[in-house]
Amino acid sequence: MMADTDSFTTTGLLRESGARDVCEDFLTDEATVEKVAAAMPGDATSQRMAELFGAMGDPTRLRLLLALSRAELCVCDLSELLGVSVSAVSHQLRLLRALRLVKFRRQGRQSFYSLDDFHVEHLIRMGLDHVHDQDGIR
Amino acid sequence: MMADTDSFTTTGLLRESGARDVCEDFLTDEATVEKVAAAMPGDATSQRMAELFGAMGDPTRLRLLLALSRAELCVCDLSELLGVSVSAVSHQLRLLRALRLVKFRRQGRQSFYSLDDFHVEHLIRMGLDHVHDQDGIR
DNA sequence: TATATAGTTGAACACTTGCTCAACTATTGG
DNA sequence: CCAATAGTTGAGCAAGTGTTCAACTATATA
Repeated sequence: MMADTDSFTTTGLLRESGARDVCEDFLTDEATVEKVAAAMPGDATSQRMAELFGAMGDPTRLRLLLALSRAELCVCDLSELLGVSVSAVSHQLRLLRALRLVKFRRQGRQSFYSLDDFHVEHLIRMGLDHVHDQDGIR
Repeated sequence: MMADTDSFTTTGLLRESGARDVCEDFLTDEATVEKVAAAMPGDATSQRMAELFGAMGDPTRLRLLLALSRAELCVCDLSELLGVSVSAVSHQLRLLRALRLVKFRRQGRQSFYSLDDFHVEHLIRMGLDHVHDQDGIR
């Protein structure tokens, strides 16, 4: 009744010790791959980049940045503008602040936030362009 | 034993029905806020943008894009280059393909992937610039 | 001084996500 | 035709994430 013989005759992934699911050698010409490997940024850099893009990859945070790309605003305004609770806005602004995408100043009991860096504005614009171009094509 | 009186005398968030945690009115001058509201992209657009940035916000996917920004490569090469299983690479490339950040062509039993769009390359470069500038400052 | 306003923060929870594993397709070689 | 190679895909799971809730600080006002 055992499917022993059956499992022998099926697909052949029983050469050594189960599926290995990683390549042991490059397939494309090795010079090219080595060149790419040499040009890859270090782990720290790509990690930081991923954090940057990841921060812009959440709808709430992105909309915060989109709003702040138009004007300096306080937490309460942002909350109402986006229809998100003050607490949620504050949490996300904290994260954006930690990554230095936004800066803030206190005036009385209000906190006014704005974009920290012109790069951020540029990235937002490029994201918009990309999406609009895609829509234009099909 | 009940802390009833105590909860009355603590902070005052019991005006109507518990904490409301959303603003009911704008604080900054309303004209500005209205202008920002009018300039905000629609939900569909910001959703698409968030997907774009989110796709670039994962270290594995970002490194795939970084590699592909240098050369067209097959799945096995990418797997070895990044030290990630073929399966994981394939899953992530599928996602990047769905968002049209990469395209691919089959040649024999290999799938060669490359960046779909020059925008993507530009975004990557800007991310790098942002990170490098930050490092330069402090 | 007491109270309301504006915002921050930690904990908890539901939801998402990236990986692994196993099974599968498709193309090539013996 | 059979087996190996290259890659894809669905299920499942551990880790991560975004929101809510409640408690808190700090500033302004009566």
